[in-house]
Amino acid sequence: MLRTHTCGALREGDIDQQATLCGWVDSIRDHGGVLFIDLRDYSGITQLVIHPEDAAHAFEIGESVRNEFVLSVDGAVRARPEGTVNTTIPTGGIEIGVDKISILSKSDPLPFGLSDDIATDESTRLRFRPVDLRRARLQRNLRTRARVFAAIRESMADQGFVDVETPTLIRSTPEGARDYIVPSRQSVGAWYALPQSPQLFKQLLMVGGLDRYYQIARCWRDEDLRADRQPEFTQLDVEASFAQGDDVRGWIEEAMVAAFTAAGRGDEVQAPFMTMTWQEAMDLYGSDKPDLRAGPPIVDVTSVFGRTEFRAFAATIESGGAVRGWCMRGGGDRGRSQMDRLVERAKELGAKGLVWLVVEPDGSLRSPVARFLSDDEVGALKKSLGAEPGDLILLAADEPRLCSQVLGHLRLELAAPAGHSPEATLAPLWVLDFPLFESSATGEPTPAHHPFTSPILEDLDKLETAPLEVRSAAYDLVINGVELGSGSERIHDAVLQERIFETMGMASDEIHARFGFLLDAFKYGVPPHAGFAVGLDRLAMIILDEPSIRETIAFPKTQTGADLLTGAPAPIDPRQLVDVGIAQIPEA
RNA sequence: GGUCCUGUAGAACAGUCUGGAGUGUUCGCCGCCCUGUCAAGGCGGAGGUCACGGGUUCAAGUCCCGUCAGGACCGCCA
Repeated sequence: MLRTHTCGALREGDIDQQATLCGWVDSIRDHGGVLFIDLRDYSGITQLVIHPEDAAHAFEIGESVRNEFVLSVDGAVRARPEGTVNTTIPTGGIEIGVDKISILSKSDPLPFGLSDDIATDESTRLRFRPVDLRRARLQRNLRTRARVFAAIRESMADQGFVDVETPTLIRSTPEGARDYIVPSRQSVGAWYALPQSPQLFKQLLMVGGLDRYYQIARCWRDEDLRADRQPEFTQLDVEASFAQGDDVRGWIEEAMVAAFTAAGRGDEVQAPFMTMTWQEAMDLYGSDKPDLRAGPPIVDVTSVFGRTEFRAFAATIESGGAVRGWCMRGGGDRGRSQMDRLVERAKELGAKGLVWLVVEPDGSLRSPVARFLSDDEVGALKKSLGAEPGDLILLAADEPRLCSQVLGHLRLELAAPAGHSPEATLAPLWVLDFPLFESSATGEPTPAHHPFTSPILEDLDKLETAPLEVRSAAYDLVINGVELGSGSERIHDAVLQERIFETMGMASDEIHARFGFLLDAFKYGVPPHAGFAVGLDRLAMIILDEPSIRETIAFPKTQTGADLLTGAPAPIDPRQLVDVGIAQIPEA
């Protein structure tokens, strides 16, 4: 070992020991006589002291030390003189009286400061990522992420799950996202794809009797990026035999609680998590991934206005529409121009209009439409929404689904600047019973989840007649308005699986060409099975309260998929293309 | 594929709306001074293709058009 202690290890109890420390020069304070060097590693900072009488000894190497040089230092641990103790760091009671300094490595001045409070352009940080990684923020994030992953592995193993690796060079199954593709040299003209998830392999593991499988798996999707999306990402992938959705949700809850606990946030969540159906989420929050922290749900108040004289509402209700409202606690302190902006925003979001009402201290309503509302309507409205003096009520009248979508957007936008209440910083939620299909541009129903998701069996008779009304045994885990993961009970009946493919408009020969290996496996005894996948980069982002998953990944890519550190993607040697039989099409 | 924001010294910015000499701030860097600091302090100094290309103008960091890069979002993400 090149060192006896790390830079954060020594305390008053170590005084009079000899120590050898290694680390980076964090700062130098040269007083002409006495020279101080703060030596830093991942664990902390230790102050080195060099007095004039030992300077010649310490500097026999004959060179100056600069910031970020890597040093090895020998010396005695000693107490700091009275009045010079630094109570802000754990090692602040001691210092090293330096006997010998060796420069292990020199350093140019860094491209940016390491202090977390020095904001730096992200492209500069990514270009110099090895330097950026030295910062406390990324040290904290990557170390917490590692603890979370370890806790998840331990939890899954404790629950009887077997860690099995699945291939990453696989057959392309062009459903859903665009695949990253890999040419084959040994079979020119044929291609592998990188998996978007281990979905089919984990189902085959169930046929194989593994019973409970998990894997922390890298996945790839060739789609455009976002703050919470990278082209390659990591998920906790889970599948279990003879299991149903509630079993899976219980296991995942346990792993998630273990993860939050490992990060020191275990007291903020409690299993079992809240549940709501997809239909409820869409009605109450206008979203399939509600953020429960952003205030109360949306309320349907159509019945309040059954006989209203306010014509805009009466006409909407007459034509089968709804009136829905949302109450923002304490939101009544807005000026007229802010209210006008809200109305404009609602129109941008597709509403015909927006009615705002402020509950005054005396309980009356201040609003441009107040004079059209009867006392009964005012009373019933306040009661339905639980509105108190100082609150802001927003009403939208339109198609029911649109009302909730618009109010749901406004709810999130109005809550965002206000932050969230500290006692509910983690708000996990299961959303159940997603629709099996969505309508698509081609007219064919497309799976809302994926085509291996089981329909809810009582809806099965509508599969051919009204496919969009069929619910699925699919469930999402949502935390703080972020979709953390999704799963479902799977189809384990080859006949039903073929019916689903046919509903999607696939011909029989196409089905067998793409998924024959799955249907064939299902001929040999397949257990009912269900599973889940959790986006672990997003989980780390939420646990760490970061705005982007890039802050939880050591070497992330930019929005255009570039790695600014290595320059990937980059042209390759033309001979590599010849090997795999590929010719570049000249640019137009 | 689209909308919006950003690009000025090694770093973070101000200056751009309302055109007039590369003006300025903080940090960092270099030199000197300084015997207990801890983001040390004091004095001095260096450091610029105002992202790139074109246009308007007597004059462009500033106005216009385009390109590139980074970011947020929509589409997309079974």
